[in-house]
Amino acid sequence: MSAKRVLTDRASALPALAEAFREHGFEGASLAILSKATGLGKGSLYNFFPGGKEEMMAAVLDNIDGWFADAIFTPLEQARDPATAVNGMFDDVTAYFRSGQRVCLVGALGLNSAGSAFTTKVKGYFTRWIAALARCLESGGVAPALAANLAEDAVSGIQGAIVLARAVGEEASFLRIVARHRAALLEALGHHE
Amino acid sequence: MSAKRVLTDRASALPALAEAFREHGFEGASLAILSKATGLGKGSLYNFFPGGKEEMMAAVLDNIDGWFADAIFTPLEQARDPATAVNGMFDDVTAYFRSGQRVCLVGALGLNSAGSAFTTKVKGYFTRWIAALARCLESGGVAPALAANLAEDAVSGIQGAIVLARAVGEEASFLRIVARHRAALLEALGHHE
DNA sequence: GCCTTTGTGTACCTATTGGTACAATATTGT
DNA sequence: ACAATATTGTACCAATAGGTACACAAAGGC
Repeated sequence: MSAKRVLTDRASALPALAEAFREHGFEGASLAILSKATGLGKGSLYNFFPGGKEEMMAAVLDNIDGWFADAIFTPLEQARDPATAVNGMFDDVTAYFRSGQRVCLVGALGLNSAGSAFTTKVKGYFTRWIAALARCLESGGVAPALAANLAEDAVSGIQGAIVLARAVGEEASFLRIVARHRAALLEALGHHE
Repeated sequence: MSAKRVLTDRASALPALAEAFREHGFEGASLAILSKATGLGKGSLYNFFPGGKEEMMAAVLDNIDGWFADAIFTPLEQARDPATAVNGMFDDVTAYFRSGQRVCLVGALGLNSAGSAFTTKVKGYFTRWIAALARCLESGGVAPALAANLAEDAVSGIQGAIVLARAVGEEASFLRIVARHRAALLEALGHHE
């Protein structure tokens, strides 16, 4: 049962690691911070993640990607009712990003050179999100070209809303911006159902 | 003439400092990096910026804010022709952010806790940008509430476009997203001229 | 030409960085 | 119970972090 145990503890450390990376960035999250955040000593940390910080971040990214795949991407891709799926996406995303107060780790990684080791994962996350949303819109009768534009606008718009909401320090701006994106997608779906 | 000399050299170091901070973030930009980027030794750096990295970043932010005030905010606020001013803003912003490949230092600062010392400047930058754009739209006949929404969408949308364009590594997505924001603003102006 | 101010390189400081080694301690299957 | 394995804390390491001190070099003004 040892292998399972390792996986379990490693997995249970991921949320704390993710929050620490979100808060301080990849470079700013020192081992001392990560140790305090997880409650694990350096020995345990390097036992679970022999590759050090880089492996920790990689595991965190995989974890995030898995969550989004289950909660966001797959529901969009297999939506029976596109409007309901779009509404669900916005609800989940708003909760996940804590109304814009919580940084999107994947997006933030792309901004500085510290995240250059993870470009493939970062790129995949965004392309899959946009593709899933576009497919959902298409399945609701939206023309492919328009669907691609709307999906790109929505996903990048959510990222921008996070940046702005954190910059001005108010959730309200995130909620306003995201609500307008939601309305735009629903309106596009409404015209073709 | 010494005072002028100091100011001159200090100012001439700001672009290189800004690029280094953009590239590596505040924490990631070590003094060694900053020294190499500016061509100045540690002695000179601390002569010009006795407050260390924090003062360097503060000076860089003031410099950026000054540039935006001159090139973006003021033209928007005093626009004689709103549509021309909006077009000018998008042209200048696209050039400044290098079609989304160049990070917005102000936006990035708001994302991690390292930038918490600069929250006032970060917040001021965004609120002034949005207010200037909204005023420009209003002066073109757009209703105040709509103008505020459109301005918020455009500014946050530009930030999101930078995040996405860097994440997927292609300028094209930045250009597409920004073009749609430009069109939305021009259309709103067009309906009221 | 001198004297003060401004600029610069180098040496140095302590604290912390990411990472390793390893002994001690659970925990495990058998 | 016992041997193997997994986990953990501690000590340690070289490298680098940001920052200071200071001797020295330009460059002024007069």
